[in-house]
Amino acid sequence: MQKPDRPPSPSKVTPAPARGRPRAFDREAALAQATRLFWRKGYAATSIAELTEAMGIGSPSLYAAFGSKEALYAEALDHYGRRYEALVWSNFAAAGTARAAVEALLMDSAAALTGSCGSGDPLGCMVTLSAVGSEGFAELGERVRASRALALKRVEERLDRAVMAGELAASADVHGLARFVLAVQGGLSLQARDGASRADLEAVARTTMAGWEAQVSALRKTDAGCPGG
Amino acid sequence: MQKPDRPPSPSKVTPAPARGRPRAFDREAALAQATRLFWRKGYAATSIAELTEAMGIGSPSLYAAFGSKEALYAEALDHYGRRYEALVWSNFAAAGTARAAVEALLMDSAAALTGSCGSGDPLGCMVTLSAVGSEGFAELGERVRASRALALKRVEERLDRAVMAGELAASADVHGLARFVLAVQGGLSLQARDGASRADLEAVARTTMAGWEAQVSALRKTDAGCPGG
DNA sequence: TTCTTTCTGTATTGATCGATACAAAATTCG
DNA sequence: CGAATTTTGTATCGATCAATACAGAAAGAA
Repeated sequence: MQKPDRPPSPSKVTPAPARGRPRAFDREAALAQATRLFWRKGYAATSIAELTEAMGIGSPSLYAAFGSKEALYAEALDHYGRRYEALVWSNFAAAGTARAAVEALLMDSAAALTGSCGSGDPLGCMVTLSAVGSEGFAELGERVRASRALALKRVEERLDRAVMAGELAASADVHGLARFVLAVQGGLSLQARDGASRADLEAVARTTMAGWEAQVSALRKTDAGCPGG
Repeated sequence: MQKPDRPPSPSKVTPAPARGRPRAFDREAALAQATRLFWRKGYAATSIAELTEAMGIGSPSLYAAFGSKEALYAEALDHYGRRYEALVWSNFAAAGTARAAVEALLMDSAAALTGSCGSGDPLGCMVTLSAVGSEGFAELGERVRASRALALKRVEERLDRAVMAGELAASADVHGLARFVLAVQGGLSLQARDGASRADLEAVARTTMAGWEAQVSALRKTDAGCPGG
């Protein structure tokens, strides 16, 4: 049943050298423009007409190269990860302590999410702020949820290592602490989208880290009680 | 030029006693349904057809009662505030200390945002998660931004009072601390929408408060330095 | 050159979008 | 009762939605 037809496969990165009329646009550049538009407006609110205009191509070229609006969004998510993920996670990964890693994550997020790295990219994180799952597109929604879950897992694993290294108390609530760190980082995206400055978000990061030592010792389950009145 | 015509004013709460055929549906109940739908799917991804079905009315009734999709969303935001705001802010307002106020805000948020108050409401905060401003509707976007700014102002004012009362050091970064608290709360909405449980979010709240004492003393500007290596 | 393949631009497709026209139905006023 | 007023249900409106048909254009292969 294997026929040599393959119209349903959009030519991703042009694996075959060439054949027929060559593509007249830069696929990667067009994808970058589509990513920015999806990032800024969200999936449902972005129309094919807006995409084709931003990408500088006609709709048949869009569908030939990317397949569908949903497939284009999926590739935009991939592109976003390739292009921007390191801005926020490379120093985290390289840090020698969990404290330094978390601080780097938040400080680098403060810079990246406010577009302080130069170009006029949209504000906030495309993945964090994506509501595509709530908009009725389950498959894409599962993708962004998986990305967000991965971020949580990264922090959890780093904190687990810190516990094993003795940096954090074994009684520390690693899950709660990881969720806390990502809650702050998510909040940075929300505030960045509302126009908060890099300095605003760095103040949040500093405030977060100022309480870090309290996490080092332990986290008693509930009432530690503050004896002051 | 004042003619006694008034077709462009949708009958909000039926100020005049009655005249003509009476409305066959409960305006408030229909608004509640519309609110839930907007809350769950967002503005752009919610169609008039979905709204009329959820509200149990025809589209002419919707337009006669609410004016337009944008006006309905604006009323939905008002309804949301009336119906749900107190769940998160009443204990905050009643607390005797800034610490207790923030703790109440976060703990009550953990409960409310996960739908732990009973009904099958959508997860997360409608205002926090609204992207209507990014979707190209500037007027509605300004509304939700104003609501979010109001939340920030509430926390800032409470912390200012705490500084005046001597609960927080005068050197404390009140703006940064307020942004930090709202960043955590915003992160709770994001995690709630991804399915985090009330216990998950309460762990975040506890972790946040565990570091609170570090905020009480002061916030040195930058490097306090962790001497460990 | 001629054939095959692939892309581009124009013009559309059926479906759905937000919003209404219209007449019958339901009420108050005179 | 009949006149005036307002809502309801049906049946749309033009615009836009995501997605394509089609023919001409541009390349390699024969």
